[in-house]
Amino acid sequence: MKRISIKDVAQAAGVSTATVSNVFSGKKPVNAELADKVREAADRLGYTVNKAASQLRSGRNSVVCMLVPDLADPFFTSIITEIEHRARADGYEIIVGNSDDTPEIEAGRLNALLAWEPAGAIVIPCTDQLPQQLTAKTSPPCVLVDRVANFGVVDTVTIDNIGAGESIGMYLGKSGHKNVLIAASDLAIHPIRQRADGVTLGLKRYGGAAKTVQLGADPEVGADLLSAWFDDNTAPTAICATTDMTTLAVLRFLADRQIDLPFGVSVVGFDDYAWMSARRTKLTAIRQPVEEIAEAVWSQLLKRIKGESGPVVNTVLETELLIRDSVKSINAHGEKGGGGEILDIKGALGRS
Amino acid sequence: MKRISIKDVAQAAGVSTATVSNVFSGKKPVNAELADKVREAADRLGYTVNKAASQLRSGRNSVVCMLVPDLADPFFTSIITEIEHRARADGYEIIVGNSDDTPEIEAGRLNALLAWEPAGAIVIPCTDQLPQQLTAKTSPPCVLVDRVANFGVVDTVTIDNIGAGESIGMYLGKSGHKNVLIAASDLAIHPIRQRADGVTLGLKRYGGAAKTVQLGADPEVGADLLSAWFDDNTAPTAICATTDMTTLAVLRFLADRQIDLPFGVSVVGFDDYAWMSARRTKLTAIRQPVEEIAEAVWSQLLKRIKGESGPVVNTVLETELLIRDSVKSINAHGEKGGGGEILDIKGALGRS
DNA sequence: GATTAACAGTAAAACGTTTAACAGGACGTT
DNA sequence: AACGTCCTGTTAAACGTTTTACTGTTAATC
Repeated sequence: MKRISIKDVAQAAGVSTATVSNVFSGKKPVNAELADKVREAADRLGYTVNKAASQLRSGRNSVVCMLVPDLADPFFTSIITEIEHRARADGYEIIVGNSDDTPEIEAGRLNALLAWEPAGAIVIPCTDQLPQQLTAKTSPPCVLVDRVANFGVVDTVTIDNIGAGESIGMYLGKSGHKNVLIAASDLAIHPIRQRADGVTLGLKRYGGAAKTVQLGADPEVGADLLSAWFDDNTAPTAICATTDMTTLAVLRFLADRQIDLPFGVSVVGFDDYAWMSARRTKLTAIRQPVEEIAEAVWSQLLKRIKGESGPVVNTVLETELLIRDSVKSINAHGEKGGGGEILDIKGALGRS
Repeated sequence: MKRISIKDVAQAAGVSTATVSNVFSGKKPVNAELADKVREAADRLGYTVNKAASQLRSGRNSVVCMLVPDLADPFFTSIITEIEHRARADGYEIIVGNSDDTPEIEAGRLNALLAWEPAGAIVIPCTDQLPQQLTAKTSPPCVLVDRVANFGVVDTVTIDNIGAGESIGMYLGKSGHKNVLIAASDLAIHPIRQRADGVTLGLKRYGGAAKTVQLGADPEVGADLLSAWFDDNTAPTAICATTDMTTLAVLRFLADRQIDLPFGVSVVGFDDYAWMSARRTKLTAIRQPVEEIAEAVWSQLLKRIKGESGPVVNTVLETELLIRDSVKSINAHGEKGGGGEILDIKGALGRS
């Protein structure tokens, strides 16, 4: 069965193909009665405009591509979901790609996605290295998110990683923890390094110190690595995670050893998902402002798509420390820690 | 800056556009030396083939679209991830869409996706109703997954929902539970109904009975609904969930009430994610064979794309009951329950 | 009532690719 | 030597749309 084209509709409605095109694109006004006739014919024949032909001729494309390191990571998918909603509202569609956290695959996927000549690109890079396709002159407007090391080259949206770490460090310090373990995923990633540095910084103000261990991206492997670390080192009074996956690794390790929260050890998680508060001891954790990130990304990209050519914009958003029940106050001078308390640090609006 | 086309490459390499096309598509053999010259020219100019033009002319498309009810649901994203890997290996790309669990949005997204004339479609419908675009003669080959009610109309891949429920019911029954609450998401969804029926069936064999409550798709709302249910009813000795989201709702409810697992109440979860075993009491749960689902979907779709026209195939896969620590044995006649036990039921290969 | 201007529609070119039809050379067979 | 066949390459048409340039028609202005 032959595909029905704009010509078939034009013939059926007794008009030219240009008129049919105008009816659907709204580029030029067309007589209401005629437009109805066209639409009626199109419905009857089951016509839909062919995207490929449309974009070939017009050079415009209503598709935006998005590349993330891992489609199974809830942080990335939550961002995708939020951006998709906004994109749809503005008449754009999202193609997603998965770079599997591997630079070579990232480059390949990016090429595949760019072959569609999308209106824009949103990329969460898998390394500190910025893919060079995106700096080419033929590249569509692009916004980099989350894993960003090179500012000033291209538009970015990130959180205040140092600030996030700092608020964790200060809270733990204030609660009397002097000996903290930072469960980092991979310190080769710039923002992770910053989060860890922030924790150390915050802790230092209260006379505490931190050690760091790298757990990778897989929670099961991470739990084993953490277990090995505990075998070789003196136990800290608190552990803080730097990503959702390391949070999971920490929790799994504690479950395996049957260590209770917060009595056996205090824990601060990173990111805030439903499963973190669906437990007996609800997790104190950093909440990344996913909606605001998505909003910032989309509005910036949309501006660029519309042709705004100002200087590079690097948006940095603040996080929030959600104080719940997984940190024990071990303050010698009796300062009360735990639930409900408001922590007054820039970038860390505590709430229970 | 003008986009560089096949013509520019042809000119630079001193050949015809047809030869350049053949070099990249491999449709016809071309002299090795000449091919190198073409590739060199293409690299130098930064040429990539324009997908839109390519698919317009050839009518072929290496893109497959995928529509799911919720991009934030880990069950759906895990399936997407697995399918994406397989598709990439075969040279296809995936466009994903989010139907927001709403039939109208689903129809709209489906139209948008089909406008790309994809090689195939993979849909997890949001209701029992099968979108009529997919039954149209112009529709590309399509495989329906998970939420399927109408078999025999189009290719499908589902799990044995009744069997999954049955293995939960039998395990609980065998463990002495006579009074079970089924935490269903939405009984209007056929597979959910089947899972619930299966539980009842399995339980009945041991003289147990089940009540059912509907919690919806949001875990927080679900926890509140469950809380209300407990206020109005006599407490069951066990609760079983029918989806990942209801598992979360149950856990959240129990956390809010500070009810301990498995002593306060026994729980069987649905789906198996890292957070389910990163807790003091690891969750006994049904594991859906995500990789096998993806494999079945992709191989079936690929066959159809290649033109295989046999009768409709409805693949049904078996699940596995992972027996861990969240179900207490309350057997009067002293039968041992709990970890490590092998349960010998069709479709439920127990493992610890 | 003549001259513009605005409007609504059409014909045909153009987008960048693939491919059918064709051309010419090398080679093998009669 | 004539013919057919294979091989490698080219020319040009086609895919379904958008858009430019153009044609009437009607309304507005002097």
